[in-house]
Amino acid sequence: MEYNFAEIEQTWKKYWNDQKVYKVNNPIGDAPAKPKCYVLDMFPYPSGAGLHVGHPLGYIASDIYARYKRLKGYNVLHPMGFDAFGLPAEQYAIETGQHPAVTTEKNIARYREQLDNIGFCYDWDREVRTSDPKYYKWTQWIFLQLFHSWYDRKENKARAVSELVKILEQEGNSNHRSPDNNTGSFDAAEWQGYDEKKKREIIMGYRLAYQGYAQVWWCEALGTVLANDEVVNGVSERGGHPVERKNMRQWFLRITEYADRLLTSLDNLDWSEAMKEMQRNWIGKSVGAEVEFDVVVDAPIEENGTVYPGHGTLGMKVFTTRPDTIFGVDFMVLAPEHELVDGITTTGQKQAVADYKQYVKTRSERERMSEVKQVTGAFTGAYALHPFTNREIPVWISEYVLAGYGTGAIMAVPSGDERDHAFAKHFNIPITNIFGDRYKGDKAYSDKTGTIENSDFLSGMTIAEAAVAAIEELEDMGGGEKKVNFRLRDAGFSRQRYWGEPFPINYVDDVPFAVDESPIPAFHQGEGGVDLLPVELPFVESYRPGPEGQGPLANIEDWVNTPAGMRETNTMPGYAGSSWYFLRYMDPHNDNEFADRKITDYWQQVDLYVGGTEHAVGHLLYSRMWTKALYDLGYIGFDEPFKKLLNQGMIQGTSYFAKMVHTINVTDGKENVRRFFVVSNANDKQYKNGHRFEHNQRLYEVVDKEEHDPFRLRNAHLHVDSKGRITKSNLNKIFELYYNEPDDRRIEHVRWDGALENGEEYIQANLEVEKMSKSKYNVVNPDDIVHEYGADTFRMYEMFLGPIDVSKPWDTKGIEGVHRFLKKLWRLYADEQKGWIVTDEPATEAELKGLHKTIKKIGEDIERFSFNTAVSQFMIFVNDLTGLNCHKRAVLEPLAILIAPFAPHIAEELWHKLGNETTVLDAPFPAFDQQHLTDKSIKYAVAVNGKTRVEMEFAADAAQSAIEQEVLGNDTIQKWLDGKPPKKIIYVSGKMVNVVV
RNA sequence: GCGGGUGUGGUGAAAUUGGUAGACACGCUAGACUUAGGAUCUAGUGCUGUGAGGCUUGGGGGUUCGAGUCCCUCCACCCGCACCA
Repeated sequence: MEYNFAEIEQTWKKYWNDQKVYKVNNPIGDAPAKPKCYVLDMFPYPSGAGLHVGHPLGYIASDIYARYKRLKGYNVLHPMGFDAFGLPAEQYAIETGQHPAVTTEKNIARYREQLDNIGFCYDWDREVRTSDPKYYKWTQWIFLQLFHSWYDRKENKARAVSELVKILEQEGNSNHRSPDNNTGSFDAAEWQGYDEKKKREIIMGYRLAYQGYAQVWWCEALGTVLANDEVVNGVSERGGHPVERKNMRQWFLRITEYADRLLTSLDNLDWSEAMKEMQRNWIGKSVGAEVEFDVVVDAPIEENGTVYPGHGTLGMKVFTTRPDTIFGVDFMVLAPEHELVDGITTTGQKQAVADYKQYVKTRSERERMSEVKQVTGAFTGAYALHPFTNREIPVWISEYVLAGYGTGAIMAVPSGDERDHAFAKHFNIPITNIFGDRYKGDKAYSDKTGTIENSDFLSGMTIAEAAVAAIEELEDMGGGEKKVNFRLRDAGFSRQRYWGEPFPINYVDDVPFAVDESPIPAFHQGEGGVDLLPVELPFVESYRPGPEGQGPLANIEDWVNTPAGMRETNTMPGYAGSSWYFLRYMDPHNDNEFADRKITDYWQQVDLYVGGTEHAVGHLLYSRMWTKALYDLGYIGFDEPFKKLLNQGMIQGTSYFAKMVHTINVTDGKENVRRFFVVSNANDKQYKNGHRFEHNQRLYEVVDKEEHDPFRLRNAHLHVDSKGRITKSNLNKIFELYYNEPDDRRIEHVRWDGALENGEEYIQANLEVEKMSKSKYNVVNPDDIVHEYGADTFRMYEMFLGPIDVSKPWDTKGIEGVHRFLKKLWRLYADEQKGWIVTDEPATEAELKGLHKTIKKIGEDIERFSFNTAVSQFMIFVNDLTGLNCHKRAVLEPLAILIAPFAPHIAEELWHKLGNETTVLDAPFPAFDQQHLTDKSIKYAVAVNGKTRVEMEFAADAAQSAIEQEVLGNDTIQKWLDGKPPKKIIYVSGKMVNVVV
């Protein structure tokens, strides 16, 4: 009876499916519920490439944890679904004409098959797909809740817009100014006087999901707007296309209102420090002051129909984190796009400023970022007045000041800030020193220690004291105030795309209305009209963008024009559906609510969330915000979605590069001429990017024109030995196999790098570790591994590779060791000749000790997510049992349960062979008994002043007193101590005693 | 530049509170059984030395009877952010 993994895995896959053993039930009625545990994976976007061996790493870890918790008696929710809306499917549709719904369906089927091969314990009855109308109905519904809400800064929570309207009716907006601060103040009477359109405009300034005009990242190539985190290094994350700023009417989520709460509640989350830090940086809280400078305008200026005051001043607000340096201000800098620039520029400087603005416009975002050190700018001719001294300060514009941060204007303190210092030096602006000796004139003193000098009433104060004093003084004279600034921007929520959730919004007279609050009486349902949802995504034939940057939906006239108004033609971004999916799993088939409150109260937060770090500032931040909003509005009872976050590392691919020294042409019989390369040693890393091999049937085929560069070898590991050598006979074999050409025809051109011991010549190829990806030809498919070794081996090996959170290259060689282990495990239960060999003999003390040590270790390891050491522990135990020739049920039955989370198929097989009827999943995790681990006697090494002298054995239960007696009484030890009593006896780790003389 | 993290054999890595460093596995070497083996089993395998022994957790210093672990300092690498005032 051999370990036939293929048969075993097939059998139990079917059994689990038929018996629905993974079905998870919500607690029914008031019956006492089992303790719950919610274990969640980040659901995948089903791409056309399928899964590679890196993807399941996190899934395996969470699966082990979920199975373990179930054995421990928990009701475990462990669902899976698909993040099915998104750009790639639409791009693919544009290229091939296949509808995204079709390709998505196909990809999901493939993913599902691959996942099923690995034996995960997902309850597929709870599967969600974000592109399913039954799902996105509730995405739209939550959007409506956000649309119908505003953030009350006094109570620090979201509230219904209807409550806001009542407040405005009663007291105007003096107590609740809108977050965008665009509307002036008005009282109750004024509010009553506004028409509906004006009222709605004002309310829009409060909504958590709102429409506004804003500079957004526009990508011409993709024909869409991108979120901040979809723009990387000045180009689109997808495709690397150039992006530019464009002013467009867009939907936004007012995530900035949650900035402080998103920041402070990070402290209570069990996430890695790196992950929290990434979110903190993204939120970017900085505390400082907003200071208003008066800018002298010396002549009336008319610009675009607006007349600016003649002899007078304009207020210009700056944000600074260093109000203590206010007496060191030597110039001001505005962002070139700042609205005041045109108004303050003097006639004489008009041309210079216009030229500079033109220059900035022509510079791509990429140039701007790569040339950070370059100092540029222009003087406006205007002067600001120092709030304390009335000193005249020149006002400049420069691209190093960003329009989007703070007020888009700064007070420059060259003696205290490096960038300001460089600017002052470059334009010869005199520098005021406010740091005494610590500023030496060559570089800014930006440390935050020491005192402020040369600064009127701040002189002699420490930096911290001066900051407080400066703000106090400014507040007294009304020239500024303490201010907290965030880097976080409101999240763009519109995409000019087809394959996403349509907005439940209709325009009437160009005013956006939620579908449930239509001004047309026949369609008015009152807020929360669930019946009107979902607004279904219509079928389209073409995915071409609509006119004027609109999405493809704008092309479908009879969809856009409805009796209830014109539909919004944008769709929601990819993160909409993924922001709340963890809630839907709890109650996936509910047609009346996104999830029943009783049920969400039971499952609560996700106890363990497993996924990659790439979602640090996207998905993870948005879903935290949605959760907080739903909590504020009373729909759920917790305000953080993911209690514990585990980031799995990447499994990288290994690629080979070799240097080409010659190419030859070969005809393949179909009249196609192909060029093949021969290789030499490749050391020049610099060429590796951009030169990749197209492959043909495992031949290294050249597509690049250039020679003598290192090239990527596709599937190289099939033909390259462990030292990176490609042998002559191997190359010959390939040529022979595929092209039926005489060997010498090809190899005569090769410059071989060396010869093996047997005289065979070889070429050296260099190995590089990089991300596993289709385009790098280094993908390993889990299906292949499962086919060759079985799912259990695959699962255990992925865990055995190393700590879960560390990136590591895939290496197929080591998998043999794990496979051997499973075979060894099998042989404890069954013999090739004798068949089933489990006996009913009682276990010996040694066997029980091993068992309980394993129970303890496995439990602890899983609890701290150290799966690699857990696998090792199994290996040790199985080796022990093999050595002890132990085939006893008393040991092997608990072992089958212990290993079930890791290798569920073989465990289930053994469990049933042991005579059990139900699934091993419902077995209780073996109880740990300390009794078996307690040693009867302990060997101690006795050391005097740390130097080991002798080993002594004592009875374990009386070790301490025995040692004292021995150490004090034993002749030998007395001799070491020169007859003196020891100063101190230190007991160390139960194995060593140290005597200090 | 700022922030986070990591440095242990030929390789992946263990070492939970400071207590025999290198568990477990890969690889390698030798052997057994074999027609054969990419099956299985046994022994060896940090470095150095014939040996007893000596040395060893990126480098240097410190605390301690005792340091991979704690403190200081330097170095290297990885990840994230980056003109954020």
